[in-house]
Amino acid sequence: MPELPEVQTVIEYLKKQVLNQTIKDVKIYHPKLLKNASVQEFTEFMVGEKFEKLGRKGKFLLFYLSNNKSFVVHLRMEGKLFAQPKDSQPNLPQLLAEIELDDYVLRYYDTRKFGTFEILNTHDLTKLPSVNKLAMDAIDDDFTGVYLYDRIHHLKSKIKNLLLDQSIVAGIGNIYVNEILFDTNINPTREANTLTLKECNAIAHSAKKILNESIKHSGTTIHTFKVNDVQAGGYQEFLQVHGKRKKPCPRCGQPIAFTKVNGRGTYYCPRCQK
DNA sequence: AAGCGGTCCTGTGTGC
DNA sequence: TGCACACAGGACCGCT
Repeated sequence: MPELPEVQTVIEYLKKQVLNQTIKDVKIYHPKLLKNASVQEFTEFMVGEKFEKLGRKGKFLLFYLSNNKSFVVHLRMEGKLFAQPKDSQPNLPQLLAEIELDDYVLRYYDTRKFGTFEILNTHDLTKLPSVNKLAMDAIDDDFTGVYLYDRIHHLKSKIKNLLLDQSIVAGIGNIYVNEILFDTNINPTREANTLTLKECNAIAHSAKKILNESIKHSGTTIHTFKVNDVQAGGYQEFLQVHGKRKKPCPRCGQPIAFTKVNGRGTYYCPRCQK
């Protein structure tokens, strides 16, 4: 669930608590969380290091540690990373990992256990395949209509699927792709080779507008997105079509349609989006 | 190469 | 009421 704005919100919040904190201890309650290390390897890698810098690429959270090490987290659908007081009670059934710091314990919760932790012995994250295969962020200046057109105009895939492909543009998930395609009047099932450069320009522009606006409002709350137990996600109020099945289209009043595109819930206005 | 379907998970919602 | 099942979806894998 968390997409670029939600991950950005989490990173901004964590910066205030974990920067310059030293890792005292690590507890892993669900070893499958670790994508490229055993529990022992992970613990030895982490303990004693300090959080020097935090960042984000696409939907990945990037933690730059001392000694040129990196720690990379992906929340997938339900992952939550909270810096909580050391004496606080964790929500045990969902607790998959704890990273004990000087003043906080960084707790990872994930009901569906889809999230991942990765470690890397350098700050050069291009060395990590999962991060290296990402394209630029959708809010980057170099995500332009010309770039998008070049990447997709020869493809037959539906435009919605391509905007969800993180190797074409990073950070867009199912909620925002529905919003972006509504905003640009483009039907989610349009084949990419029918899109004009003008439409690609509109998509790039709209993606930046919608994602930046959502970041301003601390992301979107759908189901369970929270930051430190406080409901985040003011952008929820601004969603035009996502989750609005049968509600009137904000532009023309026609009921919003719901269908599946590649298995993903897809909301759109059949009259506006051609 | 491109594109599609299955898989990982479990809490929630729906229908009989 | 209680049960069974569909659904939610990001990334990855394997097949065509």
